[in-house]
Amino acid sequence: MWLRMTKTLERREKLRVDLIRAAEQMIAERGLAGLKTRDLAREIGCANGAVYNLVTDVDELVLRVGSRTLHRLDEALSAAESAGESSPQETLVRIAIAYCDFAAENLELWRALFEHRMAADKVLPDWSVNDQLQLFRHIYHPLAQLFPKRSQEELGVTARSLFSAVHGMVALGLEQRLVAVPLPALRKEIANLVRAMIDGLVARTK
Amino acid sequence: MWLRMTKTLERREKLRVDLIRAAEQMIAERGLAGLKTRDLAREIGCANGAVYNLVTDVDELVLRVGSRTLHRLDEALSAAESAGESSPQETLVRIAIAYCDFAAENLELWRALFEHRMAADKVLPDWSVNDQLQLFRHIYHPLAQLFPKRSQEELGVTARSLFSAVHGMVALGLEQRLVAVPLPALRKEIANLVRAMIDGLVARTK
DNA sequence: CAGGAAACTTGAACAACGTTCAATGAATTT
DNA sequence: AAATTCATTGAACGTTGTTCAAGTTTCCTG
Repeated sequence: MWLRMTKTLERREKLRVDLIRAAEQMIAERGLAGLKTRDLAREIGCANGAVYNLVTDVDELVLRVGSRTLHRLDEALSAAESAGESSPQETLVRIAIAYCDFAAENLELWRALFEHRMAADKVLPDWSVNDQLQLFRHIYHPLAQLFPKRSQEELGVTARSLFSAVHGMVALGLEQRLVAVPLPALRKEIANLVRAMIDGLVARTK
Repeated sequence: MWLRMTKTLERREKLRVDLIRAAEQMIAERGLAGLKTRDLAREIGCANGAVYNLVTDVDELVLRVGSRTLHRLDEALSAAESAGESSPQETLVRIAIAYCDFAAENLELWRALFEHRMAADKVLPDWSVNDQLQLFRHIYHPLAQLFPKRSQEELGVTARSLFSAVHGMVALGLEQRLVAVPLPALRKEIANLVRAMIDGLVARTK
């Protein structure tokens, strides 16, 4: 009896995957605000209301796309972490540049990660929270090499600060609103400031 | 003939001011997404459609509120710039902390500055762009003292980078989504990283 | 001051949105 | 083959921002 239901279940699962893919593409092309359930339904070939059989909310849909984005970002940072020379300083610089490049190449999807706000009463699902926390681990390892005396919590705080600082530079740097900063200049500035931050942190803890 | 029109003009002007004030309060209380024209109209005592006699768009309304927020932020940063001892390093730290405090105390209004996205085809009015560029000047002066050899453009770039880095720490630090960072800890981390950045930048240019 | 012209205000109406749900249709069991 | 259970549909609802013909008020002129 249970095995016989696979027909509809498979169909549903395929549709759900299609839906998330379509949503991803739509956000990439038209931004988070350009995501419309009716267009999605037309895209994957189902009724408007059917979207809510695959996903409870647009919120959930955005979070699912966000999860995919975060995983791709994670891969990009992983690659930057292992590639090249292994001095902790330069590893951190590579990671920062990789973050910048990823944001530039996936602008709307990356923006959606931060632009999206859910209703205050709804809570983030666990899988989404975990996705986000994984990001800091890339910074954590090189930092641990640089500051062997620091505790786990201290390193976590520093990792978060460094990540946030780079994030800020990327976020405001890629903003078209003000003067558009050319990407190469932005990369250079990021590398510069990351090196300065690390130098400063190292000198400061001696 | 022109002087006779003051009756309606005054009324309009008063209404416009009321509208912006009401919008400001509404954003502060309910966030940018909680801003509704019908509620605004009820608040200031006019018809729903009348909002569009005072302002062409909600976009313009948000920008006008943003302008007010930016001016208050400017004052807060000015106060931090002049108060206390005058070593450039500590001045920059004070400015960063002031930025953090302002964001925390004006959370939704400050968020609205960055969350708001206009349709891609519409262009930012000049007054809005100018408002934003003014912010960097607070950082510019202490930086110029620290790096007397640098050109105006170089200083501008560095000022922007520093501002962006602090902005990132504040933005991610005040995000409730992930682990909520207690404000005192955030302030401490910001002060720490700003000092490190400056130390690093100074050491790096020698 | 009268009365027509000009300008302003109004709220009903429109289009677009996310979301719901009775009704239709398909799949599974008996 | 009939009955029952479940999935899908698209029309309908409640909210949005925005528009605009109609109604009011204000203004200028004779």
